[in-house]
Amino acid sequence: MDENCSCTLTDSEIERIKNDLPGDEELYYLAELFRIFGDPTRVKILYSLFDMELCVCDIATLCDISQSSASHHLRTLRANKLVKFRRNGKTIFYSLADDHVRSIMGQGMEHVEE
Amino acid sequence: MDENCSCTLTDSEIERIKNDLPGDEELYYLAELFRIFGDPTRVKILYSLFDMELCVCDIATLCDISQSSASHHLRTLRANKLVKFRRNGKTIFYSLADDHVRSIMGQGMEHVEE
DNA sequence: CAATCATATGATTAAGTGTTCATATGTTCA
DNA sequence: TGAACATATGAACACTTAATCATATGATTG
Repeated sequence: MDENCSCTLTDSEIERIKNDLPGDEELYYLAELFRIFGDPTRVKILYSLFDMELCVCDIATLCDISQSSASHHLRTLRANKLVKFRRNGKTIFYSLADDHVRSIMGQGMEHVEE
Repeated sequence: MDENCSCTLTDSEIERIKNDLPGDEELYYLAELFRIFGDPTRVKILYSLFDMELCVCDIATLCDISQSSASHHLRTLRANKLVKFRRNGKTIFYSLADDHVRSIMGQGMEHVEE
């Protein structure tokens, strides 16, 4: 049982499938993307931004979190290009980066709602 | 700055938007779903199952992980209904639970590939 | 039934993560 | 320029989590 079972696939089949898998780096980035979505506070933030831009303070109020917590999470979301922002005086407005974000949220919600 | 900033939204607007957000329980489950995808080993397992069923041993070999690690992850994936399984004698074959899983993986990959 | 194969589980440990508190940065306005 | 506001950042701590090792379960075969 140590390395190869005798269940089904031959070594050459294993090798072929292995080559078809996305590379480790690609998988790493994909996992990282999903990890960002994998926190209740962050998905809440993302939902609050679903169809409007909001300043940090309003996001914090809407999501029942501290300003600091909101800012930390927004930093994470920004670093992973899930949100973008623009400055207007003292205020910084955040919004979803693109429609992929909405799609991913939607697909996830569909799966959860079953 | 403690609770309400004077940026943009009024209290009543805040209240209205807040009511439109998904409930905390829903957000929790959604985040949990994404958290499962948020591990490189697990996405690799999911990709190995993208278009075929595989036994635990082959999954472990394909993903360069131990049998124990594979089993633990498959347990997690199973608990969250991302994979299903069937027994055939000693062997247990795993496969993706449904097309939502493929969709989510696909959407994520699109976002990563930009 | 005993041995073997395939998989599952429990405990332990090291690494990662979110929140909080305190403080810093940057902008506006008087 | 100084005060007030909006946001960002750093450090500390509690909590979670993935990998590993050892062992258990469950099924087949002789």
